[in-house]
Amino acid sequence: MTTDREALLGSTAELLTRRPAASMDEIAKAAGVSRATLHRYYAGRDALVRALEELALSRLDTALDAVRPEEGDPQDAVRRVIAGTEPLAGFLAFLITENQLFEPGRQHEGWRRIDDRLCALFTRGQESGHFRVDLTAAFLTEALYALITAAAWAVQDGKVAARSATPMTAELLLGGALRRAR
Amino acid sequence: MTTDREALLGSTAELLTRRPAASMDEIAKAAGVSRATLHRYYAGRDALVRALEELALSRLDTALDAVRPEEGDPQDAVRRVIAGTEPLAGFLAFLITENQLFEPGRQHEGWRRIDDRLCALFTRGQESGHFRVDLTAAFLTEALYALITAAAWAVQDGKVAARSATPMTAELLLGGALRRAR
Amino acid sequence: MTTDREALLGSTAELLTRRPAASMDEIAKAAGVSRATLHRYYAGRDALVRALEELALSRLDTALDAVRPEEGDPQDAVRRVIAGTEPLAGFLAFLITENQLFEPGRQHEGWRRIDDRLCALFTRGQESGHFRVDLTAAFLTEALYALITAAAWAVQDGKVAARSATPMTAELLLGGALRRAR
Amino acid sequence: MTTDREALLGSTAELLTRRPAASMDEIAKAAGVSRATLHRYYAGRDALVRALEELALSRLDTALDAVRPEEGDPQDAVRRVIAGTEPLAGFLAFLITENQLFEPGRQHEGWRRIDDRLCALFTRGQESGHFRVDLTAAFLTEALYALITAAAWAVQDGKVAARSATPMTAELLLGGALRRAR
DNA sequence: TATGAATGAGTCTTCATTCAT
DNA sequence: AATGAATGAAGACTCATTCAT
Repeated sequence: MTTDREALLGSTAELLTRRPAASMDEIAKAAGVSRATLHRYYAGRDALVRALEELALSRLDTALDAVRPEEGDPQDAVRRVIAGTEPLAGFLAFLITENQLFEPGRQHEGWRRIDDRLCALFTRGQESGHFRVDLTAAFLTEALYALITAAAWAVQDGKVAARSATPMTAELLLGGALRRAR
Repeated sequence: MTTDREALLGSTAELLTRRPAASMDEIAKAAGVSRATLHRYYAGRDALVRALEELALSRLDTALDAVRPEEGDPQDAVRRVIAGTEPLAGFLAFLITENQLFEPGRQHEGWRRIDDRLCALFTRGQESGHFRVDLTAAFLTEALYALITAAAWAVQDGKVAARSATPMTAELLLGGALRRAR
Repeated sequence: MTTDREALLGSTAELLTRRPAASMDEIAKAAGVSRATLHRYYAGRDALVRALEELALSRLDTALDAVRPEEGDPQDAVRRVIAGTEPLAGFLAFLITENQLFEPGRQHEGWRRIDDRLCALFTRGQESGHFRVDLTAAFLTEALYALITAAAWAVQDGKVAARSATPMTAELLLGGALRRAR
Repeated sequence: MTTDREALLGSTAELLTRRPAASMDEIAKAAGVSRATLHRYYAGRDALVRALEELALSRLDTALDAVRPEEGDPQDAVRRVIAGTEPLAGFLAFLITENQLFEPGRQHEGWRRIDDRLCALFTRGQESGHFRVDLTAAFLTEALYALITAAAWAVQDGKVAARSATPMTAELLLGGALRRAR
């Protein structure tokens, strides 16, 4: 069944996010199977990482589908995106780390799709006059990734309360740190 | 002289920032020496990484000293900090990755010092009424790290113009993405 | 089963006795396994040598148990000890070499136990009036080790007939080289 | 001058006797020179060991010349040999260890000369009726080496008083451990 | 001549992967 | 299908040796 494989990917994602250099042995132990079995499920480390990427990207895609960034007020859409992807921060961190750790040239196609959807959201906000235009949409997209990931890490390190992570991320991204002039 | 060691650390930092999983062989080649010589300078990979941490932290410290975050208008101070640490984004990325890699308990003391200085800056801004208080200083500190690093990566990937990285980072952190209501 | 590990230790003992400086590669080849497998059984060279020490000491202990040096006429007891430990001369040589190699402080406890039993035998012989008292028991113990080892080496080098090694060792230790005055 | 080289060989002999696997670095440090200088004196480790062998053998030769094993009562001759070679026990141990440690086939010619002189002494003693004939001369020679070396080690380990080493060695070799029947 | 620095060669150890059960 | 055992390949580390000063 696919369930076993998904569970395995899940524990692997959690582990690799914390320890990007984890060995197959550690991955297998975290999944509760033997190394040989791990190799039966996924032929080699690369295949496993590739599959994990697929899973993470598809989860992100699904999450985006659910919050419909293409619709409604851009500001609200950004909030929905942050709230919707926040549970996937682990996967996101994994994707970023993995992409950063190894040759930066190799960009997974699925990643570009997500990139595009978010970038489009920010562009839409700029065109509708809601968002500043001196911050490029591409930059805002990268910032979104970075802030979601950083928030998740901060929560994990006990530096930020779990409940505040999402709202603070949204507030910072949208409104910045400065107190609004009334 | 100490110059040799510093040059070695420099090239290593550059390499490890791009390829955190680089082998000793790659590090040695990047430094233009043999593996054996590399081992002469730093006994083992751990010692090398440790030394690199020291260097990165000391550079950050020096950079902070230069921009004096403790003085003047908090908003300007944040801009100075971003401008001052932006050239060290590579080191910062290295430190973050490295800190993420190891168990969260093992936190280098020097890191905490930098953390504290930045956190104090945001706290000062909040107390002076310049910064919002619904975003905790700790969160803003983490966000600062994340944005500087993300901006540097985005520049490296060609997604953001090198010249815009610093101002956009500062603008986002301070003012957010929303267009100011006049 | 434990048999595999014992067989491995056996071949290792034989090799290390002949070539104390043998590399892990040679040890693995002598055991008929790959280096990696050797490392699976014993983590590192130290662990292997340590285990070999254990084995050698336990074999010696067993051999001593079998010949009961504490019982009967001391002279006969010495003969039994020599006859009983002669097949373990290789192990004995290994132990001596190994003990000589390391700093004298680090003395394995098991070794002291064997030392004590033999020393006690000589002391008993002196107290019963059978052995000379101008040769200390400690010296006789060391001499026993040295002679057994030397005899084994001499046999290996073809200088002494295998059958004569044990009796000659016993005769020399007990009676010396001088012809008895009648 | 030759003095420097001899002093170097002396400290090397002492070290190698205790630590047959000592590195060139240790040897150099023990001699108080740099590794490079050590290499200037002796081209390579082999050359050094070879030279050490030469020195040890020549010292042994000289010592034997001085005590004239070919002359006088064989029993007295053996005592003189033991007394005369006892200061060279370190060298002797080095020679034995070295010969044992590496391929046993390669027997230095000078060693055979010494072997022959000692073997001849025991043979002479047997022919003159002083020594037992059931202990072969070759065996007695090996036993002599072993006992001298063991005695030196025992002294070094504090198990035997330095003053007793020589007489006990001689007594055991000649008279054995048994109390003489009157 | 003496030495700090550099290195090629070799050993130890680990890892991802395969095999036999 | 699952796994303990085995291993080839690769990385880390050390050592004897050479080089430049």
